[in-house]
Amino acid sequence: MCYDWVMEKINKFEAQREKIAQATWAVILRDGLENASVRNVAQEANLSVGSLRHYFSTQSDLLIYSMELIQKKTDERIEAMRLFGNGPSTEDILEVLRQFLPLDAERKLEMEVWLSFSSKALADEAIRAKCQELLENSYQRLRTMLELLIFLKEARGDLDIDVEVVRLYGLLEGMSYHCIMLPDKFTPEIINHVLHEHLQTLK
Amino acid sequence: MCYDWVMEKINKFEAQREKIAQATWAVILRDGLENASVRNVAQEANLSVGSLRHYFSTQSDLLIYSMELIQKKTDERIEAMRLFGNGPSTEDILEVLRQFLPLDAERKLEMEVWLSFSSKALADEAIRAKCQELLENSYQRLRTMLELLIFLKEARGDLDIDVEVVRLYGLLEGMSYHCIMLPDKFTPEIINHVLHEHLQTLK
DNA sequence: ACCTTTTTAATACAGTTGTATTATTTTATT
DNA sequence: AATAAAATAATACAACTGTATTAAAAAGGT
Repeated sequence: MCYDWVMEKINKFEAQREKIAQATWAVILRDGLENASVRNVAQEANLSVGSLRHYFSTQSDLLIYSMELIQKKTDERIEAMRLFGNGPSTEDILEVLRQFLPLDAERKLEMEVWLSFSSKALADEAIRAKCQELLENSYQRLRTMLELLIFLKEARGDLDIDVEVVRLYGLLEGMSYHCIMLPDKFTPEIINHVLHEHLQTLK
Repeated sequence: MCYDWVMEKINKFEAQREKIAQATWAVILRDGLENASVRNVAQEANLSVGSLRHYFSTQSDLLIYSMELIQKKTDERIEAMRLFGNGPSTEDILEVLRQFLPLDAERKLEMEVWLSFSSKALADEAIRAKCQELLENSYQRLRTMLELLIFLKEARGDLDIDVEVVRLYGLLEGMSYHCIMLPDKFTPEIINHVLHEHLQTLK
């Protein structure tokens, strides 16, 4: 009873924070990160600056949270797919790998926002630390996927996994970047196809 | 005589513009692109705002020029190597490919600045157009390098070059990004090694 | 020496920024 | 109904921003 109420309260607060973070995304995409001022974000979220301050006491808090939300959304998406329910399968692994490419509008949006944060990370210690943490997580996840591919005999057992994870992660990252920057040339279909061709070379 | 004087005049003007652009780089790296205001750049270049305005009438002009300077520096570097003097050679090709990775401080610096501009390109039409133009140029250059590798029998003739150029370019771009963001994990040595391993798989 | 051009600088303007403080409204509790 | 807490809002402050205008200094030409 009391526990449920507390959880609902927290969820309401958290839902508003998430709504504000998504308004931040919208501003970043439309006007660039440098124009994601607290006023512009507040306007986008239909709040006043004072009101927004109730949820994020500093702009830095807001940006960090907005960045973390990208990873949270990815994790939720993967979780919702119920992958690996019956043990590892090739198709599930591919599905995880595909989450690293902007193959739909949602993912593309997130990656564009992420790119903006990457840029800011170079000069902002807090953003950088968070960025690095999330990249490390992705690296581990990809390494695990590669190990599973080898386990499933979908990749050769003699591969140097240290090299291959750098190669795969680099490929995914680079193609994503190109797909964002030159969407007419590097279409989702093309980069998805190249990913599959790449995986074929691992057999 | 008169021609030499005009050229010297232009070179002097151009040299000052380049100096200002490099001050812009310095500010971007230290404080982020969003803090590369005309005042901060002017201060970095030891000029006043009015003085800076003599060389770049708008901030946008300054940023575009600063972005173009990255490519100009790369081209100059490649030019200075006198590659392909005696026709194509494998080592020369590798040298060009290595220019796509942050293997030294200069290149790393340029790529960090480039990352900042990429981010800004998402919301700024002028920057985006210039970004896309430069990326297209790089794509073509890489495609040419791949074709030369095939010609030199350093890559199989049956490769699908459309796939391989996307793969190679993606790999180079992605590893560069990782080297910038996680320099302790993705060291220049590692990414250089992975590039070579990748090229081995093309044989 | 004087005049012109180039380079550098100072100042102003209107607008924006993150943060702080105070106020008001809404919701929840007693 | 009264009180307290939560949510929203308005206002202020000091500093910063790109651009415009005017001024001054330095360099070049006659």
